[in-house]
Amino acid sequence: MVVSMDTTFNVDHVFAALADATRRDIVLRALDGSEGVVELAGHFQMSFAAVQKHVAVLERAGLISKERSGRRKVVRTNMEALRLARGLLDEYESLWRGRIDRMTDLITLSKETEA
Amino acid sequence: MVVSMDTTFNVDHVFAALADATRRDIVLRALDGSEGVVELAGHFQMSFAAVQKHVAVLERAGLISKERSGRRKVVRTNMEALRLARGLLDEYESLWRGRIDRMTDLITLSKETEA
DNA sequence: CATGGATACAACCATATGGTTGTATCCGAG
DNA sequence: CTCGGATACAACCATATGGTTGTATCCATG
Repeated sequence: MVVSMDTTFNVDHVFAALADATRRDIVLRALDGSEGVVELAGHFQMSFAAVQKHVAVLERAGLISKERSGRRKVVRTNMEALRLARGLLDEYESLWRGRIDRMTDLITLSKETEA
Repeated sequence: MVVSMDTTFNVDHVFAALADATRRDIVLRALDGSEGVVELAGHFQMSFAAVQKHVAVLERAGLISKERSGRRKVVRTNMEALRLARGLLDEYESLWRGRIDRMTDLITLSKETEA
């Protein structure tokens, strides 16, 4: 499934990007778009380049973007993308819930049969 | 972050498990727990063993489980885990939204400054 | 316009992932 | 108890990921 937006973005990439604690933390920290990659890297144990790579993954997923600010490039969470990602999860969730709902009685029945 | 449940489950694993279209499809198909791995595999192009591996990933993430049913082992989506996963996403979303909300005026201000 | 801080990128390594084929085990049906 | 269908697992391969260090580029500042 592909959700259209500024930069078309990929469900696989979004979930994959979120499947790492460091990256989820970066998304949080970048919400106010006040830090460059150096500052971000300061919060973690790993090397600067490693953080750069994580940032690249998030960027590829469309979850963050970088913009020049004076001498630095500031990392900012893409709120639009975040909302879209969220909507995406909602879609799946409702799909799932839909099926779950349609199934509830069957399950309840079978549970009672088991007992 | 670790959410306690029947089998303690890992955010990284959950997101990673969802970062693949085949696996998301399996989660859907396994909601009614009517198919074994062979039947599931029938829906995809890849080999049986490949599907088995995907199932294993989902199982490790706690999103599905297998239970014997006669000669077969039936794959069933773990609804509890699904709801927990969903709750997890909600948690993140509210965290994010919280920050976003607290930030809205600042952003609006800066936007106006830009204009 | 030269310097240096910030960023980018390349090469390298270890491990994980996603796929294959092949073989082994398990267990209900007959 | 044997047979065969369903499942499991091992070995292998290609590629991706997450980390490292080192080098190159970029550009605002002084």
